[in-house]
Amino acid sequence: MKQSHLFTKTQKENPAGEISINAQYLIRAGFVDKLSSGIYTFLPLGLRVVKKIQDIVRNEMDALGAQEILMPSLHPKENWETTGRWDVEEMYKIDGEPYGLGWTHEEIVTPLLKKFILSGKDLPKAVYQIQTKFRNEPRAKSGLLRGREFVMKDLYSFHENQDDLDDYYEQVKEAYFKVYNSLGLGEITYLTLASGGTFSKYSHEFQTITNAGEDIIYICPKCKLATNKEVFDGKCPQCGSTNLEEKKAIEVGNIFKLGTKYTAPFAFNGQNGSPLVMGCYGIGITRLLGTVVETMNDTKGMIWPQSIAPFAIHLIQIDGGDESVAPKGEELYDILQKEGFEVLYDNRGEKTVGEKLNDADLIGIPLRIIISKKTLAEDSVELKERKEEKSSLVKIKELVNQLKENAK
RNA sequence: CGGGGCAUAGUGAAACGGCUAUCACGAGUCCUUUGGGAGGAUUUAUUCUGAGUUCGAAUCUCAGUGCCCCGACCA
Repeated sequence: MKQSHLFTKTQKENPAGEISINAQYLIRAGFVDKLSSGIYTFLPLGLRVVKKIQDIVRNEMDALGAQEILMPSLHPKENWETTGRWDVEEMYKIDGEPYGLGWTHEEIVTPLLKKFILSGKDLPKAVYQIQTKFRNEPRAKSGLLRGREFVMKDLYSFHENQDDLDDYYEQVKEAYFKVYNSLGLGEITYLTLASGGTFSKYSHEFQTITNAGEDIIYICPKCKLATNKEVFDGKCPQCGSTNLEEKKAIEVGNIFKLGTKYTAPFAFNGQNGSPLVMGCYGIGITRLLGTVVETMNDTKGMIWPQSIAPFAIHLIQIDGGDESVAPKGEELYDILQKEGFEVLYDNRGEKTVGEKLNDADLIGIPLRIIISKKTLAEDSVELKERKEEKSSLVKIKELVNQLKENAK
């Protein structure tokens, strides 16, 4: 994409009052626009990142044998009265209408699967969706980290017995870590014991260490297991160690063994007449995006990991008043695109060098390539990784090969 | 939902109760520039909404709304 074509602009100043880094950088760089507290528009650059995170999550869910569906956001009152959750404060309701906006989907997915799962042969089954959730948060905050409308992946599994659920639950746990590893968050994300399980004592959260987080967790350096403050009793529940590290963290995933909590009220029963056993598993897609920004940045801007960067390469043309540079830049842009690289091409002629380079640092694409009068004098371009200080010159004819080599 | 702070151009800020609401950035037009936010000319506002006090309100008062932060809450 040519940067001159991009309708968004960067801003030099931080938005007034925003403290959180993800809100500051994402707004300044034109990844998102804030409509209201906790309500954001995803702009072209931001949407590209959202889609990439979705794809990573989608691949892992498919690998679990889960099938993707898309459930509605408008939920009939009736479904929620069945489980007694119509009057919870999370639910936005449509004034005067028997509908609410979905903040989770047990009340929809349970009767849905009941329609189709007619015998034990159909079990186990798991479905998931990536969809917009609405939650009436008493206090939306911290940019994308806590919103009123946000994109979430929610997976639901149905089993004939507890053992089967237990098995699947472990598989999901692993899949989740694959997701965090893909985003470069694996090292700072901990499986965390938390409250909320209906059948078991704990649910599991996935908590990423960051000061922007809202939770306090206690990490056992030995077990690599963490415990949320809400259920913490002074020692590691696994090994009993009391030598634990207290950290602030943000919840980037949560998995639950729901048991029969929702299958029972909907009378979703197995062959033996008793309710099926159910699990649910969530990942906040847009929260994950905010978390990556919070954990990967410097004073100049964001630093995207390759896997979810809006573009792989930021090609910048600096013509220094020389009219021969721009055509060479165009040419290189075309070549790189044909070779399959995702390129953002800064072809803006009217910008100063400082503006272009500062914009590039702010936007945070992992690889920067500069083509200028200076580099062309050497038949070269300048390569610089966003996270590195130093740059290097590479001959233009060797560029594509070297990029392909680096990609391996 | 409790506490605190704030609300002026697209963004960030300034303006004692008193002149045509000022400046920077951005954006538009023209010209000069080009390796870390360059320079000149010119354009860019219903001061959040409503009521009140006053000869006169961006400024004071009341109410509402919204935003940020702390806390509570949080599948």
